[in-house]
Amino acid sequence: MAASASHDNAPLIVKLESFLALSAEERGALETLPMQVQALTADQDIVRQGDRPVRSCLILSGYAATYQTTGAGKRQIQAFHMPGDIPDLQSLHLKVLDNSLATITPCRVGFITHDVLLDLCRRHPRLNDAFWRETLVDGAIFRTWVTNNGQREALGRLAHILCEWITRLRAVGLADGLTCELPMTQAELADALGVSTVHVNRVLQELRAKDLVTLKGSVLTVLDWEALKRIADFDPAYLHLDGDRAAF
Amino acid sequence: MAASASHDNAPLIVKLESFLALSAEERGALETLPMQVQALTADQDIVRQGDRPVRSCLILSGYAATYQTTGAGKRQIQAFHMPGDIPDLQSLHLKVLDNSLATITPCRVGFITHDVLLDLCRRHPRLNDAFWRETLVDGAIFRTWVTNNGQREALGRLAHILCEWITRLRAVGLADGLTCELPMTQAELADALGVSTVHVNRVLQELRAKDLVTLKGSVLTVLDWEALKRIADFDPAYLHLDGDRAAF
DNA sequence: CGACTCTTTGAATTTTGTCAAACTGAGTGG
DNA sequence: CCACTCAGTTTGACAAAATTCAAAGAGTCG
Repeated sequence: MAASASHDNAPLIVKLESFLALSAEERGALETLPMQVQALTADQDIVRQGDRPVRSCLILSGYAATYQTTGAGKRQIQAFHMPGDIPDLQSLHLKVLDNSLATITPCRVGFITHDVLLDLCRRHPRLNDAFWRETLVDGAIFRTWVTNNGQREALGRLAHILCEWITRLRAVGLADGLTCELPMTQAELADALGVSTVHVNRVLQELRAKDLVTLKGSVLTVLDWEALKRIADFDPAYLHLDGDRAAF
Repeated sequence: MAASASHDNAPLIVKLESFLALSAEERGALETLPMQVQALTADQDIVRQGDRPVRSCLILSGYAATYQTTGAGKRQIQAFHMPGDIPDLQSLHLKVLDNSLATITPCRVGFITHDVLLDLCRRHPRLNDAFWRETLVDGAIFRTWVTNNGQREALGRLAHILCEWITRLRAVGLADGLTCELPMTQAELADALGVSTVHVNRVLQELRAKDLVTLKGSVLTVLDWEALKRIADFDPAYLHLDGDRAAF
């Protein structure tokens, strides 16, 4: 049940090390972080709006999404998550969750109690700052989604989210050149972009017709990165990938 | 030039005390926080996208906005700020700014260097957590804007931002019942909501026609809070106003 | 008063949504 | 191995929401 294998949270350590040289103690503390590992199927809620969780969730493998539901029954996806992410880290200091978190593919996740995290932050101030920083990058991504969904038409909007997705995957070593997994359905992309499913389909075909991307099954390949970036008006600065993995 | 008057950063202390009982030392540290106070005119940039600031900005009086500009020359306002806010607190841990910050009315602001803030966080772990929490609430607001702008039509969208605005003002004691200042122009609201100025005007008139609000000059009065809340589908949970000031 | 910016209005256009149905492809069970 | 199912994708026609453009009022401040 309880586990603390170093290979399990490797994606998190990779992420932290990209902007912070971990000391032996810091690395050791992270590698032996007690967490409860659990295997989840696709389309399963992990935590829900209104919950008061006592632990946060580290994604070890698979993909997930943060979402909110409106009174009218519509769903907005606010973020997509990948291995190494802690999608509900904010619950460490915000008691009541204002959004839900669900898997979009089968996932292995590690639950780490807030007690453990707070203790880790107290003992290792640089890890405190690193976790804080992680939540700040999340905030920067939310901000950019506001801009993306507010100011760009559907075509640029979709292109932007594709640019962001592959860039983030590359940063944790999960993309192969200009090819990566794209686990979300068109309906999920629609709920993230604030457009209808039908319209996502139309603009996706426009991207294909312009020979910018291919998307077969759940495999995305970018055929012309510079052109896609231009249409998306994509500037990766907001992802704050200070390290070597920033460059394309 | 350098100042540290207790009345200056009172709004910040009010905000922190709403969810944290400050000790004498913590309060003292905050009240004597060395900051450089500056008076700014309206529509003036405070910091810009791409900057690498060595200080953050506490709003003492007046109103400001965070924004991003797209390659197509469009502007998305990502947040409105009021006294007590530290709109660029994230620059404490994110080196390069991914957005700009500008006044929308004349403002008095206090600049606090990152050195000073980091030292304060080191000496007072509870203040570290409180500042972290502040940035998490900012993140929750960004998320909710994604939902608001993505899933609601213009009428609900405008209603929602009005509900949020007056609720936040009440929380820092800057609203008088259901009346408050609304310093932004319709063009600024448009850039925040991701709609055209003309359309903001039209839906605003719809809110007036339904006798939900009045807006004369820059004074907003909510005539029917429950009805406005319903149209906005507004649930203030995401503002995380744990204290007494949460209730309407 | 005059020079602003900000708000308001109307008409034509564009983008996007809705609805309904057909198609595709990956399992599943007979 | 072949229907069958089911989720996901694609298509077309029509409707609704919002944009654009252009111009006219209203307020505010020197």
